[in-house]
Amino acid sequence: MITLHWFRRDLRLEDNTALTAAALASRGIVIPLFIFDPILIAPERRFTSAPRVQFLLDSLAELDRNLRQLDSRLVLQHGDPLELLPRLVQAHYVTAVYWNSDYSPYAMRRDAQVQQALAELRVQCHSFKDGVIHEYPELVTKNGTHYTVYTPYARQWWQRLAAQPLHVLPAPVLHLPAEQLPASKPLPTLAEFGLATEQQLPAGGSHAAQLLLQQFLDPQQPSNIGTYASHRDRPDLMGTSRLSPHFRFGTLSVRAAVLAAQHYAEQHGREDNTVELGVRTWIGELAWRDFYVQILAHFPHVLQRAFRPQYDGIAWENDPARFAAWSSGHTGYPIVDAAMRQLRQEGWMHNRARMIVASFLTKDLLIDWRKGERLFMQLLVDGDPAANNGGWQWAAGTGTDAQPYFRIFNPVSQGQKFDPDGAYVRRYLPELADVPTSFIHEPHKMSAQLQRQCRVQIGHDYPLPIVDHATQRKRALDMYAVVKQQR
DNA sequence: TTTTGAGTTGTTCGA
DNA sequence: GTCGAACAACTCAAA
Repeated sequence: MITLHWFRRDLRLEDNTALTAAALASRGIVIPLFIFDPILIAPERRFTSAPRVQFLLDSLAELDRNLRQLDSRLVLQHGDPLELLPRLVQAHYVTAVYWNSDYSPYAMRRDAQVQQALAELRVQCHSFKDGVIHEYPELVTKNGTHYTVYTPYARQWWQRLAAQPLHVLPAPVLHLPAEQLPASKPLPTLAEFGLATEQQLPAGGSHAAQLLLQQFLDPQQPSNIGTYASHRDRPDLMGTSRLSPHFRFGTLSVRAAVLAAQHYAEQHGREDNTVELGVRTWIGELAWRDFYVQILAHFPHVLQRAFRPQYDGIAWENDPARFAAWSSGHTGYPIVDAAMRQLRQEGWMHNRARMIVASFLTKDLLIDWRKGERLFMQLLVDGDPAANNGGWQWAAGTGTDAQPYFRIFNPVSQGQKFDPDGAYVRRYLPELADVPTSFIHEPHKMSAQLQRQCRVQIGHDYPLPIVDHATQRKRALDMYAVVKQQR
């Protein structure tokens, strides 16, 4: 008996549900396969991203190295899985195919087709829950419908987590030697996909993920999971785990991460209540992740339209010059510009900053949230359709959260509150390095003399605000009021 | 079926 | 500077 494990968003050997099942079923006679699907990687595709492909390539290289230590190797193929898998399965007498579930609309459609094609060849497919803690239909309302509000969803998410302790699986034992595996294509470069990036990207692979997790769970670190509840909103403090790309590609198991966090709370929570809160808050972010996965799976229209249909009636202004200024980090609002430049430099942005720039694009520039969603998907190394869409629809007020329409971020006060010393701004906007902290979030208010003193001319070295927040706030309120009348 | 309570992340204004 | 209230109305989930 020979099985095949199809790697997709689970690029690791430890605690990999489907891989372990494949190995158990065949006593380790497993073909480990990854397919470059041109539909997902073609540069012209809406959500394709050079940073993510680079992270993927790093992670695949490491996965191959780790497999070779088990006398196996990764089989790489390019093409349509629907054509490739049946061919491979027949050529190598594979008896069953294993994979971990992917809940995006494209993946669910693809997997259903693959399953049908293989069933015609009398080959069984086995899919497993792996990338989330709880999946639909594990969490449904009393009426059996899926949740659309986070809080009741989260209540049940936690209850179920408490009722069913998590377990992690060791890396499987593999017994199909490398030389007996199907032929493999060499690992491609980014350029071979017609992509390029100059970003200083986070390192891919499960080893890098382990290092990040260790750091985040190190009590000696000034910002770690124990301080997460208060530090997570501070882009200047690096108070988050930065594990998002690893959850995106499965180079870290969510179960292992939650277990490690719970263990930390047991070790260090007794003497310090804030630790307990930090751990709970951090694990709660993974509940949000599950929530949005579930929303996208059952309301796939959110990728095209507002979750709430009445918000499709908003007449966005979509001024191209304003979009360009936002996109390149030249709006004249330092916290917004610092965040957008962080995104362009690092392929990553702090979560608080994501909310600020999203609020600014939609409520201050009156630009369609989908334009921001798309840019994020192109530049973010952690870009995930479910979480990214959920975040943008939340910021635009079109999503699952029935948030008050008047909840509009003030980019100056957000900066003062969450980057109080201006350290985040100065890190990404060197032209403002010498601006006094009292002016760092509104440098245009400095006198000409003060500007000379701190060697920056606002309007020349750094832009004046491209819009007036108070004015735009009122216009946004009007814009959303139109939605109310249409109801 | 009806009722009730509640809803991630905020801002502004006036006392 | 600090604090509390106002900013609306609606939908969801559960009792």
